[in-house]
Amino acid sequence: MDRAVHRAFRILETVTRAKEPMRLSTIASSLELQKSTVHRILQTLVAMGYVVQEPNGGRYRPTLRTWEMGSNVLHDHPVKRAAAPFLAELHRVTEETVSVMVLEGDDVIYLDKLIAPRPIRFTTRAGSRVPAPLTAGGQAMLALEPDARAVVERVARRLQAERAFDAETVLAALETVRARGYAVSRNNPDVVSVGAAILGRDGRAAGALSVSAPAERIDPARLEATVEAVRVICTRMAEFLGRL
Amino acid sequence: MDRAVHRAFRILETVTRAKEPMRLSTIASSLELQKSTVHRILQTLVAMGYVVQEPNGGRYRPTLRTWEMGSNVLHDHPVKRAAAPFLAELHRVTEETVSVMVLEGDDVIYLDKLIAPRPIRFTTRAGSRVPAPLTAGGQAMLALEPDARAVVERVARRLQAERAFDAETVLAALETVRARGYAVSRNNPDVVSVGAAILGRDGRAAGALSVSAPAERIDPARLEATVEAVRVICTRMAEFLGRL
DNA sequence: CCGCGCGTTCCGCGATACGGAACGATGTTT
DNA sequence: AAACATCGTTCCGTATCGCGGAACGCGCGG
Repeated sequence: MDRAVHRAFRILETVTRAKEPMRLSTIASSLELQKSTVHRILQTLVAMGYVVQEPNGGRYRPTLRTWEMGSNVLHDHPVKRAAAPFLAELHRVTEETVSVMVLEGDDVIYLDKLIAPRPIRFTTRAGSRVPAPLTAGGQAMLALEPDARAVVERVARRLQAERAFDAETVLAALETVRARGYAVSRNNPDVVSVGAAILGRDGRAAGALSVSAPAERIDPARLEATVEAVRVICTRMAEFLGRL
Repeated sequence: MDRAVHRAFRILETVTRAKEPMRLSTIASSLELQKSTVHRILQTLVAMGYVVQEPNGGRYRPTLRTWEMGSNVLHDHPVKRAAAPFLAELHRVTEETVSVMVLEGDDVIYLDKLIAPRPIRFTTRAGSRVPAPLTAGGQAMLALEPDARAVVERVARRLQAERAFDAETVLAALETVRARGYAVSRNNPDVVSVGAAILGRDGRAAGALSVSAPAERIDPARLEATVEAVRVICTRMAEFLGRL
C-alpha cells in the first residue's frame, strides 16, 4: 500500500470536505503529517489540476477536476441511469420532491433528486451521505439486508448522544417495513418521507426511491396514494433492471 | 513531485473515464506502466474505497466515492451556488433547456442544467467538458478573455479534421459577440443556443448562462426575446456576485 | 495438452519520499 | 519599534518504500 498515495487522497478528501480554502498547516496538523510532506503532495495535486493555491503562498482549495471525474462515475452508474425515467414519473404523479439512493456501507448516498415546485425545508443534496436507518429509502433497503442489525447497531453507536436513536426501536420498525414493502419516516417533524426498495436480482436492494413532502400537505389519503405510487414504480423499475 | 501519487491519479482518471470496468493489463499498457506497479496502486485505491474489483481477480471499476468527493466541490462552488435562482428564473421565462458553465482552460465545464419539458436532441450533461469556442456560453466568455486567440487556435489544432472549425472565422465571430454582449451558436443544425457571460469583478467572465432550444421552435421574435432574457439575467447575476 | 494471457506475488536494488530543521515573509503582540 | 508567532517554503541526509523484472498459478482456447 503506497503510503504517498494514501496520504494524497486523505489530503484531497480533507480539502474537498472543507467549506473554505484550507491552510497548509491546518491540513498537516489535522492529518498528523509533516508540513513538508503535505506541501510536496499538494504541489503534486496542484500540478495535476486537482487543487489550486491562492496567490502568494495562500490557502489551498479543490478545483472542479474532482467533480468532473466524479460525474463520469455517476453518469455510468447503472442504477442512476435506469432510474431517470422512473424518477421523473414518480415526480410527475406525486408532484413532490423525489430521490434515488443506493446503500453504501451503513449509509445511503443520494444519486439524484427532483425537487418539488414548493421545496421542502430540510433537503439533502445529491451526493450527500446519510446514515441509512435515518431515511425512508435506507430503511426500505435495510429491510432486505441479512445483517441489518449490525448496520443499525453501528449507526446507533456513531450517532450516540448526537441524536435520539434507539437501535431496538429501529430494528422493530424494520420488521414492519419488511412485511409491508415500504417505509415511512418522520424523523423531521415537518417532513414525511416514503421510500421503497428497488429489488435486485440477488434479492437485495439495488437502490431505493423516496418521496418527501411537508408534513402538513400529507393527509392519510394522500399518504396512501404516495405509498402506492412509490411501490408501483419501484416494482416496475425492478422489472426493468431484471431484463438487462 | 511524488511519482506514485501522480500515477495513482492517472490510474483513477483512466478507470473513471472508461465506460466499462477495466482490466489491469489494459490500464497498465495504456499508461505505459508495469503491471505490478498498477496492481499495487490499485490495491491502495481499493483499500481506500475509490475502486472495487470484480470477484475472482476481475476487472476494476470506480465507486461512488469519487463522485461523493466531487459533489462536495461542486456544492461549494461560488458560481454554481449563486447561479441556482437565476438559472431557475431563466428556465421559467424561456421554458427551454438552460445551463450554467464556467471556463476552465480552453474548455467550458457545465455546472448545472435544467432541462425543458420537451428535451432537445443533443444535450451535454452537467460535468462534461466541451471546447469553449463550440458553445454559445463559451464564446461569450472568450469574448472577454485577453488571449482568446490562443485558446481558439489551440482548440482548432485539437479538433483538426475531426470537425469543421476555422480559427479565423471563429475569431471574427468573437468580435461580434464582444460588441453585442451575447453569442448565438448553431453548431448543431437542430439546436440553437444563446449564451451570455456573467461579468466578474475583474472584467473577466465568472461564468456564463445559456439557453438551448430546438431550431424549429425559434423564430426571430422568440430569438430576440431569449437573448434579452439571458442578457438581463446575466446582468442581474453579475450584480449579485459583485455584492458578495 | 500445450501455450497464451490474465491477475498476482516475490524480491533485490536504488531512487525517492520522508521529516526535522532552517529560512524569509507577514502580521500580531507587547 | 522591536520581539514574537506563524505562515508557506526550501534544504538535505537518511532509510524507506516504491519500483519493475521475473516467476507463479490459473483459466481458457487452440
